[in-house]
Amino acid sequence: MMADIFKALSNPNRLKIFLRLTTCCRPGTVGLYNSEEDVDAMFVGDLGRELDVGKPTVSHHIKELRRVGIIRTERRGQNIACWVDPEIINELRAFFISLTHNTLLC
Amino acid sequence: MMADIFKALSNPNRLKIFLRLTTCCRPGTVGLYNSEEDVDAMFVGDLGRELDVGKPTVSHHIKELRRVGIIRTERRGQNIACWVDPEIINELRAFFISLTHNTLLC
DNA sequence: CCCGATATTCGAAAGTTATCGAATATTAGA
DNA sequence: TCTAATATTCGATAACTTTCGAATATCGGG
Repeated sequence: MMADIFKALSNPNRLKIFLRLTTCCRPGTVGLYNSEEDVDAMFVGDLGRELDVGKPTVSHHIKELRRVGIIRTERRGQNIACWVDPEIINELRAFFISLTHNTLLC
Repeated sequence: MMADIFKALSNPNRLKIFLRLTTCCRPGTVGLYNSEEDVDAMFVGDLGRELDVGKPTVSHHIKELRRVGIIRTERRGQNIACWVDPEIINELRAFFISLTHNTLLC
């Protein structure tokens, strides 16, 4: 299950999507967090424009990220909004912290 | 580069090797850390016996983990000793902690 | 109820990965 | 130097992944 999460993050384009989403969205909400619009603008189409790949490919990657629980999506009119599940970052953080604490590594 | 590390950890057998090594070795050293022997016993062959795969496959996975900097190896007589590079865990921990701090996620 | 915009599904091509058996290399010890 | 133990490399194959274009679906607005 942790291996699935790592697999999802192992593709450069999926990792970019993930990182992009971590820097644009309020917890539990969606979208760009810029000065003007303030919220609600990070859709699948936007992500696709930033990556140099076709729409079907973006769709595939979004689906994979959602399958393993990294992101969540929701239709908003013609668009599909995306955001990172805040809980997954806690889990990943806890995973590596526990490695530090429960083993002989420092 | 981070994607390469995730890729290395995305294979269930490689993840098992990684986790096994985090729970058996002193930092920077090698080996089982049990009550009797106390140190020096986790070799490629031991790892292979715990996984249900052939020796060439174990060798391949060890090589891949080493390629991306997750583990280090050293010959000790007939065996090749393996241990996790302590620094990589710090990096991974820092990566996910920085996601928590530098973004709007909590 | 059609049209344009957005996104997904389908089918296929190209590349990558996991795995194995056989062969080879390296080492320790007799 | 011969042998047994340990590990890697080689060559092959099956399975999986990434990506695309074409087709399809879904939605909002006129």
